Amino acid sequence: MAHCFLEVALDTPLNSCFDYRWPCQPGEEPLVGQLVLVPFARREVMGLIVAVKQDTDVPVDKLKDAIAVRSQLSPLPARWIALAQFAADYYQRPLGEVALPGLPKNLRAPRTVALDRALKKLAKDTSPHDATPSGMPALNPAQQLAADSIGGAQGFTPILLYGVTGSGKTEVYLQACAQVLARDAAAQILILVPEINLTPQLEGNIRARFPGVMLATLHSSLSEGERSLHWLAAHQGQARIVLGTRLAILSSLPHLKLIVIDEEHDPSYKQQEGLRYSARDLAVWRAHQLAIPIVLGSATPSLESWHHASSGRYRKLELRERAVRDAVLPTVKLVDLERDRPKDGLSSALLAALRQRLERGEQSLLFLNRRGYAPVICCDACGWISNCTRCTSFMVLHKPEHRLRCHHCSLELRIPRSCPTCGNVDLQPLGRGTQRVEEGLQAMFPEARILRIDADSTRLKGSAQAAFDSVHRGEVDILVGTQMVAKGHDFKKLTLVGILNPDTALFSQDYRASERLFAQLMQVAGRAGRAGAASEVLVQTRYASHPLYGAVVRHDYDRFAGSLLDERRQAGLPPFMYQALLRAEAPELATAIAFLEGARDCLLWDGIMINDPIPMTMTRVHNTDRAQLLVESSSRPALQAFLREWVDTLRAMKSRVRWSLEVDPLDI
DNA sequence: AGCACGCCGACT
DNA sequence: GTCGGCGTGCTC
Repeated sequence: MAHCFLEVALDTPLNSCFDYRWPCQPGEEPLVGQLVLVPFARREVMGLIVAVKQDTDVPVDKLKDAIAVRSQLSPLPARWIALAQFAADYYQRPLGEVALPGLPKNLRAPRTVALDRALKKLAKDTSPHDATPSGMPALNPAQQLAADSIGGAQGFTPILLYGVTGSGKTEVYLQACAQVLARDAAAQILILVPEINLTPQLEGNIRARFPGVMLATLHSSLSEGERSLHWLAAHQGQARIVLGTRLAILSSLPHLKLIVIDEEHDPSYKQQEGLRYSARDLAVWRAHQLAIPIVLGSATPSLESWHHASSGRYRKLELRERAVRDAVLPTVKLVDLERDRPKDGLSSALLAALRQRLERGEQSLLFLNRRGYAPVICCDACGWISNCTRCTSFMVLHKPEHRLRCHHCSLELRIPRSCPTCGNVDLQPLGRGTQRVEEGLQAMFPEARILRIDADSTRLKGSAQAAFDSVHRGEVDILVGTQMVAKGHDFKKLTLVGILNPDTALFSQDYRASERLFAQLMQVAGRAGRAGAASEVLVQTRYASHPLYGAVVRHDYDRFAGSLLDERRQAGLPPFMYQALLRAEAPELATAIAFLEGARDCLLWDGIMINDPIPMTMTRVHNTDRAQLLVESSSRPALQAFLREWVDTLRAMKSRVRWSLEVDPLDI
């Protein structure tokens, strides 16, 4: 029997592909892009064929036979493999670690029953293929211009759609989609949103608009069956619109013709563990690769995108007015907490505004980015505070659950009856989280229907959606929530937004904190008054004269972004500098630092600046100490070349210290 | 990363 | 006498 050799990428940290023997006649070889089951060490794993060849350098005694090629599945396109390869090179990981984990588990399983079932189901699909949209609302001139500009764009066209909250960006996306779908009977469109919570609302809009078009959703809370079905529908070109969170950027879309990134500034587009990719950046690369338009939409664009738009690399489209007739942006007022002393965290101005809304039957939203009852409890007698025993952090008081909980290692304790060091029974909660605000509100407004939405109240699957639905139905008077409530939702009866404790971010070590705070405030403020009623936003602060709040009051993103960019330019920070972060963790801090010092000194490179190792702000998490080393360069190619060499050197050091590299880190 | 082998402590 | 702790070695 004749045979060939398959070069296979596997999901392993080892930085190479593996060759396997495969019995076959010439002309009947497997195809690049097909999945193949292979023996690997003492197990069987699924790999991706990246080359088929007639010979190999691997010694015969090491070679093994591949077990099975998944021939029922059409090969992943060369363009898709090139995308995975780019991401692998850029983020300094092996190809297999990028290409394989994103595939549905059913495709990677040794048994093919689930895969065959999904393929059969899709083959039977006879849904109408009619891209005619239904019920197209009229656009205002700015929206129309934007939709036509996106829908008519040819070739690689990155577009920043800069539109104030409520300006109707979604409608622009939908009508641009309609144009693309109408023009090309096979065209596929990828729409990314930052959070799963936002998919149902947009999914409903898309289905209503394009009743004859198959829509596939891709996000982490799908069941395995759904995931493989949707993934395959995209891969086989049947799904014309794919709506998903960041992981959808790595889906296979053979006829992709337009990419939309909604709320492109949102930090959740950056994966924060494993392969730390930026879905937004990969999307731009993918659009470039395919020579198609990509829309980055936001009311508060990332400074990176804003910079590109200002320098002409991206085309900028603006929506300066709210789309709904007579709807205007909410009036933003600062409540100076030095003058208006708060009661239970709420100033008299905010209380009065809440009372007014209750009387008028309108909804209010209180935003506080801190879940739990109080961030810490302490003993007045001896000064003991509820530190986590495993982390450099506090145990947060969760009163309804009668627990102290560490938000970093999820350690849980019962609330101590008395101080563990001095026995004092009077332990005091310090500070305020959403639970405590909810409790205070309920006491002050006993007749009001108050709902809290945060990670704790929405732990059960589907409960977040149920909570949002009940707000939409008008069953809630006052909504208290964390950033979960800040994004995207279109609450029709909401006319008051209160922002409770934003000041902490003003003086953060992280240079991106002010950019993020501004975006968050604009976004949550934008929940108010979307249906046309006059609305206001009250920001409670001790620093009422801070320029950031001035910009929020004036809804002045342009100038604020301009001044941040000037600062970044002068300080030599992104987007004028490219960065990578080497992290190390060990039981003892000194071990991690020593490793990083070795890394700092092991390779010198022109145009690369390596800083000294420093402990991370939150040094200890789950009993391991963490430290990091920042590498900078004004040239992205130079940084890339250096990192490649550096990672090889670090791997060769075979240190027992756990380390990882992050390219373009968001948090430093 | 898995996963197995291997060599030392407390238990049916 | 074994169950099981995690050190280290290998994966075409």
